[in-house]
Amino acid sequence: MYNSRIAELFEEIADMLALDTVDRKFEVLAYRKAAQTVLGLQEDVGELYKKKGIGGLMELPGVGKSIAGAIREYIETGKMGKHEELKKRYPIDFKGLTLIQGMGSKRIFKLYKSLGVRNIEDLKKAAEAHRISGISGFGKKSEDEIKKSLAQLELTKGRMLLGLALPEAEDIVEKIRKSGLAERVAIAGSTRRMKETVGDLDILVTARDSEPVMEFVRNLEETQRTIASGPTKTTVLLKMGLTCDVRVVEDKSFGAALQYFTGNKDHNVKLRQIAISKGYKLNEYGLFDKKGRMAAGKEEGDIYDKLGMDIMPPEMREDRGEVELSQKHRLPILVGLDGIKGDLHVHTNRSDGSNTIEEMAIAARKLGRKYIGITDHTKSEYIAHGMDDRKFAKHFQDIDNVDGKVGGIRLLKSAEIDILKDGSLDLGRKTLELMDYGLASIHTALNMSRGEMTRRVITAFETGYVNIFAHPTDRIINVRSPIDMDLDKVFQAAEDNNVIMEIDGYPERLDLNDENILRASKYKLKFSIDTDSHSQSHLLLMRYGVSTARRGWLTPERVLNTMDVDDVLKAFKRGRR
DNA sequence: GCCGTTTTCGGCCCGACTGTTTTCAGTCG
Repeated sequence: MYNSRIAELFEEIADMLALDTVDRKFEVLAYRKAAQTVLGLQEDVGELYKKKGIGGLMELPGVGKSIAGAIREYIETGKMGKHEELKKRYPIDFKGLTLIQGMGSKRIFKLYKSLGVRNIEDLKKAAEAHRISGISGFGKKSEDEIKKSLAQLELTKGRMLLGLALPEAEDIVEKIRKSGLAERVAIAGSTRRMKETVGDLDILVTARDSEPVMEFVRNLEETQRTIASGPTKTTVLLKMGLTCDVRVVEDKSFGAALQYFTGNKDHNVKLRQIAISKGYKLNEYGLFDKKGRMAAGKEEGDIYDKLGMDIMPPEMREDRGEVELSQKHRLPILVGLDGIKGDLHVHTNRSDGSNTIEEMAIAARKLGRKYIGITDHTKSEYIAHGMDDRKFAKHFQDIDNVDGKVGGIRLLKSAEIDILKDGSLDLGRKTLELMDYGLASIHTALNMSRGEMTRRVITAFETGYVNIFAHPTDRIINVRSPIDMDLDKVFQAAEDNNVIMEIDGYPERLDLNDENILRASKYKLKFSIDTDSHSQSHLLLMRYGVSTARRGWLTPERVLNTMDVDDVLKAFKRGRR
């Protein structure tokens, strides 16, 4: 997959161009736009180029002659001249440093010029030595903010978004399968548990002969270098930055190894204790009795079965009570991707999405959705081309028109309504009345005090026009902490006002997260699993929302969008004042 | 650098917020 790497290079080119003494802001913008286009692409640009050549690349929005040339250059040579040239002038890790809140390319460059800061490590040293606050344009507050952000980064160090790691793991698994060198191939580890971030990839393989598999892995296109490689295990560093462990086991041990390497650790410890209590020994090769005879090992389910347990979905294996429930045969049946009938958070090019209403409808229908809610931004989100009441009136007519035209899927009229600082909504009553439902969220003034923020949210709920509270905590994984609010009070107010909590499936958000979903289970709340799509390809992100819901133990009846559209609309009506 | 039912040149990317200023630059969405 070239998309994310090329997008990264374009972003960094933009960062560096922004430093030029002459104003090149539109060039900067062009590179950022191209980065977004490439990143949001369903197909790999490498495939696109192979099939349609440079002309195919130039058909992409925001990609013209010179950017298409740069993409071609990278695909063919693995390098991008423009990027390397700029990098010579600015030997700075922009990608790493822009992860620090409040640091854009200009401030980064200033610290490079005055203190020689090139990367996160340098920045940390400079901050600890209190040298940053002395630089003009930086004060004590800046230094403190940088320190805080560095600490936050430390917490998430080395962990990559599931949304990036899983597709990479699936690509590699597919390649090993197609090679014909292996019998069974599976993803294990936290990736299989669908944890929101993963530290490395674990891939399990059974094969008659392990060395050809190992050789295949060492020579994968995705591999940057081999860290270790022996007969049963190979560790490689992938170009994308993750390490990947590939283990080869005998077929009779496949289930035991899959169980063992799926984890998590606490879950496994409990399983081994149960095994001991029943006179067994459990390890990654199998379940063995006192005489060393294998009682189970080929299939994962056999091991749980022999231990008197029901097998549970990997998403539940975190030792959060699932072991005990499983022993009592009382595991919940979790919501699944195939039970999802609609998607209630979808953007179009009327605000900051890249596809038309019709294109989104057709793409959603193709995925089997029976209904989608069109939720474009409201006017406060100026940069996202948020619309005012007048524009929404016309927009809603257009949605109805497309609804009449495109069969097989129902379109619902809504908006992603900004909850303003005082808890009021960013649209007039008349417009709100025209909607099938209201989806509301917070985008500005994120650092209000806990009390104020809680009040702001509850005030919004009490308007009677909020049916779904979208990405409730507003966190961006590895980047931005959740907003400070009293979640219990918010959940209670949601219950009182029939407000549905969203589980935003966008991999950077996954909000509510698994822990908060479990916490919300005390309340009589419903959830809506949405994609927050900004392009057709994002509609596929539903699986991350569903896996988050599964990690929060949600059953289908607690998920709004497992219902038919008529029942969904009825549920919304109950919420209205 | 991209793009065109106004154009092959001249538009495109606005406003709030913050911290640092002494009138504003930089970041963020």
